[in-house]
Amino acid sequence: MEALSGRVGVKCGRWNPTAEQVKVLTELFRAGLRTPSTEQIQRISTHLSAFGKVESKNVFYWFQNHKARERHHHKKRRRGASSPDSGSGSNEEYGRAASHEAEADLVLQPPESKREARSYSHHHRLMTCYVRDVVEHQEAMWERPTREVETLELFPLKSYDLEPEKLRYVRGGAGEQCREISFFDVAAGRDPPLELRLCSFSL
Amino acid sequence: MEALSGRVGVKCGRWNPTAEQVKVLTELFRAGLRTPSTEQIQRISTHLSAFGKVESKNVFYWFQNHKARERHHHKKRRRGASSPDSGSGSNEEYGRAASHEAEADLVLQPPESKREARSYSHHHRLMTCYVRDVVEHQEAMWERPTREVETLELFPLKSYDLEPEKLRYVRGGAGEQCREISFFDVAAGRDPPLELRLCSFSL
DNA sequence: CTCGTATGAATGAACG
DNA sequence: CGTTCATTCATACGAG
Repeated sequence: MEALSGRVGVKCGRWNPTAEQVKVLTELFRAGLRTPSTEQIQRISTHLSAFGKVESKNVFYWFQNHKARERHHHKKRRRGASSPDSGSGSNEEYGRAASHEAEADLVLQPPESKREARSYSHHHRLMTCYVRDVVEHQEAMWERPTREVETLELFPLKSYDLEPEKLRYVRGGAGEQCREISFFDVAAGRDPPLELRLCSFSL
Repeated sequence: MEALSGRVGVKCGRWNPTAEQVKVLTELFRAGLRTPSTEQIQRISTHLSAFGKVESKNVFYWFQNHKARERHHHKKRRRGASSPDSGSGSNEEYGRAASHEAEADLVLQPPESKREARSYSHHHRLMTCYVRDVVEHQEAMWERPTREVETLELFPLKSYDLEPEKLRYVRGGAGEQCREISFFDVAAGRDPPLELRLCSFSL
């Protein structure tokens, strides 16, 4: 059904990323960026600000949510226990097929004169500068797509310090928490029963 | 909207503090309590239990998180101010700010026994008094011993050296909308050596 | 208008 | 302690 939600509600109550912003973020995510540092967040938000209002925290949350959601949606295989979940499937793989309309042109499109006539002006330049800046300052996460403003080829993504082994999910908790545990009774005498390590981070 | 009753689901999976509990915790935090000792945590949780299920670890984590987040958030000096923008509210740095009510009614309200009908009983009255006292006295309460626990051990805590300069939320409730970039800026943090002591409590 | 779904925002719980 | 994970709450939007 819903493919992507363009930024329509232009309301300011909550950040509503524009298609361009989402696109950039998605690209970065695909490139392997999972937990941007403060500086990266800053740069990214600065970059995205060319497409509309954005705050650093928005970028932060975006990555947090995206990562969490991807994983959450991905874990659904539980020992072929049938589970005829009466109901419709409604299980969309979130991690693979991009959830959104693949890539579209990143051609800056004028702010659909909805009712919010923002002044989009020299974004192209800004973006370019931004990218270059990032490349210079950071460990070059992506190449310098100095012209992605027109077509934006997927960020080639160079080989940077991407740690495939960064995930860890250690927790044996199985619900059951309505108890009267006192302070660190559990925390202290807890022994990691299992340690699932998800590796294999291909991109 | 909500206006009150922060918690809703009330499932058992995770502690969902009630408005009253949050209120108390916030007060304590504002009073300068940052890293409660084990006993303090114990006392606090005991008191909070009157408002709903709470474990010591919850209190512990609450302070941990609150402190960490409070610190993490720091108004970053703007630079350039090129985003005039608009706003429309909703922008306080994270932390939990404007989303909540300003004050909860002091009237203890039994947590609509969802299915977690704990023993809420005689505590109600006591806590009601306690809350009112806290609210009325505001932080003055923790300023000095003022008075011992003769009334009803509402929350008689003694403070020794309460740094007059505690914290100053930056999320001013005033304007400040759609600022600019301002994410978590690890600012400097301090460690006001305070020692709030909660003495006596019979509940 | 109500409901379901997508997702931004918040924060409890832990990990290292 | 700072940072990250996981869960929950709130909101926007399109369908019915």
